[in-house]
Amino acid sequence: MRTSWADSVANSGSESAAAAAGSSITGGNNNNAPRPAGRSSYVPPHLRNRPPSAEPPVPAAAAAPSPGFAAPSGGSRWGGASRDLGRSGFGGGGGRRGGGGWSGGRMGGWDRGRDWEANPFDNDDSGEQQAPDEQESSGINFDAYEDIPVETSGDNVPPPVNTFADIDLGDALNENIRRCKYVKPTPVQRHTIPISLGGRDLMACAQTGSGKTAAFCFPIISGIMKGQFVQRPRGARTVYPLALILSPTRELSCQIHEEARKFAYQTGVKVVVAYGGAPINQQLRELERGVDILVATPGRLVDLLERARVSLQMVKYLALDEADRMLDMGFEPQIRRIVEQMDMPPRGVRQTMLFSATFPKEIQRLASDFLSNYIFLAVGRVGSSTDLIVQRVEFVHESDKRSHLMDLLHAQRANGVHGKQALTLVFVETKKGADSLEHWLCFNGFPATTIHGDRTQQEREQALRSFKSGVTPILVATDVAARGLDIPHVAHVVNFDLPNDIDDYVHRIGRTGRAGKSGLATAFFNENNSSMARSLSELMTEANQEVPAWLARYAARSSYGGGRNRRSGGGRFGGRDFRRDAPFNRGGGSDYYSGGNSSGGGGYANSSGGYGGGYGGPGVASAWD
DNA sequence: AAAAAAC
Repeated sequence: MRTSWADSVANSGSESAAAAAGSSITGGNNNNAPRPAGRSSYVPPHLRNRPPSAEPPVPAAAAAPSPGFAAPSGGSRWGGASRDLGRSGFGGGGGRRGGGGWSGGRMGGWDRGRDWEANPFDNDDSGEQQAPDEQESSGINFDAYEDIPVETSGDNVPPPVNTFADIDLGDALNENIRRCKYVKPTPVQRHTIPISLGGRDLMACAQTGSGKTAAFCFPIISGIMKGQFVQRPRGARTVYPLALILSPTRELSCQIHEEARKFAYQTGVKVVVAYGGAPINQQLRELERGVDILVATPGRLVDLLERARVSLQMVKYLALDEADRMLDMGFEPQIRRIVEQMDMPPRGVRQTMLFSATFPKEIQRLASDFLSNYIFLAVGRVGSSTDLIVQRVEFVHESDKRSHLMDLLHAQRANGVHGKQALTLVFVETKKGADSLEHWLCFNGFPATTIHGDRTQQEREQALRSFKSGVTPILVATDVAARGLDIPHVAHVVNFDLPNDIDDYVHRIGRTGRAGKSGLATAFFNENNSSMARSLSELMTEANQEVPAWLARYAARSSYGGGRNRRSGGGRFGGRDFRRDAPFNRGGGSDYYSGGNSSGGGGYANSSGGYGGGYGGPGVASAWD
């Protein structure tokens, strides 16, 4: 049985330490070089979380100046074509930057001491041990991932892999995968990793919480480790990341950074995050220490680019998380500027990967500007077939919303484990509305806090921490928290105010039922939301949810609303490849179908999984148009 | 119309 959410939260980090303590080395087949005796993933407790040495690491060229040395081997972690040589410490050391070198410990203890890499798996200070529960420990319920439908289209789609061992990601990365307790790849990882390792561009529809971050981080990290990059230029204080990961909110960028750091631990690949609302100087210092993968929000990145503290000239990998949001009206100009009007290599030269749970066709069209002969991948929603998220819609007049919410919270408190309030995320429309509801809840004895764009970054991060830890188990949020945030153990998402776009609804309810666990989503609907009736009832029907008769009546007499798109795709998927809609309608110059081996007129190459199962049937065709 | 994102 599961322990209570609060206990799980409190202990979620403790197993990592045990994992890190294990010294067994999993079978890597890509490296025959003997491991130095000193190499061990174990870090004694008294050394854990030791702050990095005050002395900055020796920058690459300073460590081994090689004027004019621009041989391809310069920047490779492997020191050139021969990995064995590289691992043994030979191979044109000119490219090595600070950050611990190739695989951490290569140089023995003294090197580690100079630039000690904090163990990201060791952020648990409770010291308590949790009863081992394998399902719980990785945070992912793998059983829920069986039989998820997957659809791919594009030229020459590489076949999916079934295990991490099927792919040569390298010893260090494999070790981190083990520490993360990822026993096997999730569907999005099974498909994405070979595509990405194959150097292909990708547009992927997959719910966050389905292992998306790892799906794009693993190939990037592996590629940087194995890649042979020319010596990066060393302009005054300008840094040249090899990979750029953009996301629409600061908190999401932080989250991606934290995850990526785990995956990159002791690989020598340096991950840095930059976002607004936080002091820039600290971020600048981090950047100066060297950066391979830069995770950023657009505004701060533009600032850094204008200050010439960052150059995108060497970017080999570009990943946009929540890509449909990044390309909507508010963000598109900024993203275009970063991707097309700075010094980033053009599409086809860099490798571009776009991810989101939803991908409206208009946005796909915009996005295709950034991609070259890409593969489209749609992974069915986790829970779509097993109904892990129970969706309810209740008719609540505007004036009754607060008391109705209170009723829900009261009922929930009564059911709470150990008398604790289960985590409840309440979405409202406006920032003012968020503040006012938070005050009202607190006034009425419900421990609540709020997150929205009018709060300081400190307040936002504090609110998130306090919610995650259960100190304030009610979080009132605007759409800033709608996307991507991985908050374990959210039992209930309440759409106090429904959004105006069905895709936003999809992202919001996706904050519960994470990683294959179950969840509840309640929406307050009234006459103000009539434009949502149709798309909402369709979505619920597709997800095998009970649609109240009154909502069906609303839907029947209302026109299509729910935002820019009727639905961005079929029920099981967050979207469908827009190239398949009118494949012969587009003008020349398109690189969508570069001829050759595309297996059908539409470039449709591969499809697998449960079309017959559960639901859909005759209704599918219409939903797919 | 609102939200997000730089100083």
